[in-house]
Amino acid sequence: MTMNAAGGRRRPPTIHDVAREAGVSRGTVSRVLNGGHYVSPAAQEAVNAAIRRTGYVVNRHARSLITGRSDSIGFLLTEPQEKLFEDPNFNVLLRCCTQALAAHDIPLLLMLAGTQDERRRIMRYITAGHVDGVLLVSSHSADPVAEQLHEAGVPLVQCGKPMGRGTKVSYVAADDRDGARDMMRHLLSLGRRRIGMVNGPVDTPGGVDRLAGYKEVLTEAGLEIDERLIVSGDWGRASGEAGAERLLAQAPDLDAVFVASDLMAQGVLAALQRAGRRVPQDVAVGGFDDSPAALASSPELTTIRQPWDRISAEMVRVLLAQIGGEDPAAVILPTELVKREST
Amino acid sequence: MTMNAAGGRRRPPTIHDVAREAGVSRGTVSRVLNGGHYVSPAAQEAVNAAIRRTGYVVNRHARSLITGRSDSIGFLLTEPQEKLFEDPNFNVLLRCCTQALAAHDIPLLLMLAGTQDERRRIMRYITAGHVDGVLLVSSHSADPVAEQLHEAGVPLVQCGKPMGRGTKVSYVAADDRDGARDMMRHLLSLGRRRIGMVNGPVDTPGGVDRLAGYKEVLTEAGLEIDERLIVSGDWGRASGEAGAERLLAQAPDLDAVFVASDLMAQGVLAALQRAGRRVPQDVAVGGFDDSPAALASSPELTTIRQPWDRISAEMVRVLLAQIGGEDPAAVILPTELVKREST
DNA sequence: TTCTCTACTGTGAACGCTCACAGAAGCATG
DNA sequence: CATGCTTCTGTGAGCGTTCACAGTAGAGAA
Repeated sequence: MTMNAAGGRRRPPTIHDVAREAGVSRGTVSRVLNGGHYVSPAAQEAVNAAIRRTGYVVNRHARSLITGRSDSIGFLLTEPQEKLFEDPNFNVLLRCCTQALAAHDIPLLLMLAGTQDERRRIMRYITAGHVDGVLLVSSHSADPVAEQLHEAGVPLVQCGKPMGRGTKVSYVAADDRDGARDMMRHLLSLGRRRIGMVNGPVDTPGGVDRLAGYKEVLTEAGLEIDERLIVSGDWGRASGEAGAERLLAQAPDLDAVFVASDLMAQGVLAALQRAGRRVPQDVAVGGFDDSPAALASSPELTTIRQPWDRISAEMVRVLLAQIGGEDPAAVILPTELVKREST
Repeated sequence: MTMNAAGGRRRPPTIHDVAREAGVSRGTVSRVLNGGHYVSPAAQEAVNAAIRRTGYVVNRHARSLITGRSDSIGFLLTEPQEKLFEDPNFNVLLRCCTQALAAHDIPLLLMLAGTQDERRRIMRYITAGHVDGVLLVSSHSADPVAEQLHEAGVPLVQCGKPMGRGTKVSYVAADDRDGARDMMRHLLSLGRRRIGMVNGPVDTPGGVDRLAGYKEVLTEAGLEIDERLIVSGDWGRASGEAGAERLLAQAPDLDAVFVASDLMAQGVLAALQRAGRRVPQDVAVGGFDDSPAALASSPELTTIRQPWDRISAEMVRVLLAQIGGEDPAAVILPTELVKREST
């Protein structure tokens, strides 16, 4: 009735067809497919030729059935999706991870766990072994999902440092604290002394570490820390605007602002402009992320680049190693100061 | 040696375990799993209870091996990824499609075909039957990939109207032309008569149709079409800024601008502001998309909403229908005018 | 020659599921 | 009582792989 539904897709060749074509056995073809150990060069060649001739592609389902591996991995995103999907960082990460996995011929399954229902469904899916491992992005500091997966024995790598102490979950993160230090030293080197900070939420690792870097450099320069110079936003543009207004009210004499995300920095620029402060002449502004927003704003933002390509590559590397039996690992990658017009 | 790699993941229960637990045969369990036809209520209940007790989850690989279906679908993105990933429309679409599929318990595989190599790899993967169908996003009007997949008999739905005439590929798109008409009528109703347009590329269906709507309404209102009032960008913010500058030079007397994307509209707002024109008093600005950018700009943009949630839901519906054996279909969805501060 | 070792190859048995088929039970009809 | 029909259930086969094992051939050593 429905048939194959797809007009004329014919039955694809199996390992059996290849074996016949090459004049060898299934076993030999399988060995060639899996690294070619213990196969004579002649057989090797014959099999490869037969594969080319038949257009054979391995049936992953059959393979998975017996190996127990799925040869695919999940990219799991928990919580506020609307927000995260607007976050350019997230998009870059997703893209880079997909590409890094593609290099290993591993498909990426996108899993969004917004509601509790979705969450349950996805946890069942994962723990049933339908993916070999999970790349986890969780905004949310104290997300229990990481622990749950870890306890279920699912190989897992988290993006960003987890807040919880003592967990043995792998993670890969940029060196937020050092990035903050770089930016602060840069601002100091420009002669600025009244440096404000628009931080992210302080219940996130990013918020904690960037603030720590800020304070550390001030202290090391012999400047005192003025709490009126510090406010927090939610990483979004609007909160940056609001933060800058508060800052201007509390400390009108500021001559620089270190903003913990480029998106918030855009808001800060808008607020400063409205207040009649010139950037960078009156107030220097430094961002964080080096997202497209940094180039889109005027003046273009000096910012700290998060090495998303390296972060994703490392996440994939660590995850595959873990699937291969190695222990969880933590990787911190260096950031880079990108100087542009705003400082 | 490596074992299961994952500490203590134990062998998951199979259909056999469930059958034993429920005191029925494998066949009966399978029938319950697949719709429950020809199963007595008693058996039905016993099986469901056993599934709950054992925590059974179907092994999709085993199922796929015999059904020939993979029960997963691919989300394929061809070309300029950097650009597309910055495009909020694309992100919303990806999110909505993932959710729409999740409702059917179908995982989404993200496939990025940037380079020729990736393209070949992905085509092989798809045509080998590793996905049941493909949701295609192609910026690029004359992309051969749609035709290739269609010819290979792969169920396929494209997002946005394809340019090529005569192809029988399914697609789902917003009614660009009607959206443009709505915006133009709105601008006319405000008394504006010198209305400029910053269009997208005219070799894309969106560019063609939005321009057609623009011209149609002007003609219908008895106004003549002034080519100096029409420029094209590339959907991006920067090109909107440039476009507005050209427009101001060519037709300084304009009193409104219809911009074919919100991102470009942001640029237009910036250019107008720099030129000392007040929005909306001197010049009214209308965007297109209703992306987050529309709310982030000041003044907030009046724009045409693309119903991304409905578009993705329809794409999924049409694709699943096609996989089920139905014929390709084309769906055009209505847009909606969202009035905000910029008009 | 005979034995051992290495390099290679083929074979049957799984993996967990679905599907076709054969049957059993219940009930109405001839 | 046989016959048909419907509704339900169990059974074997097989999907395309990999894996363990058994086996072969050839080289070198005794």
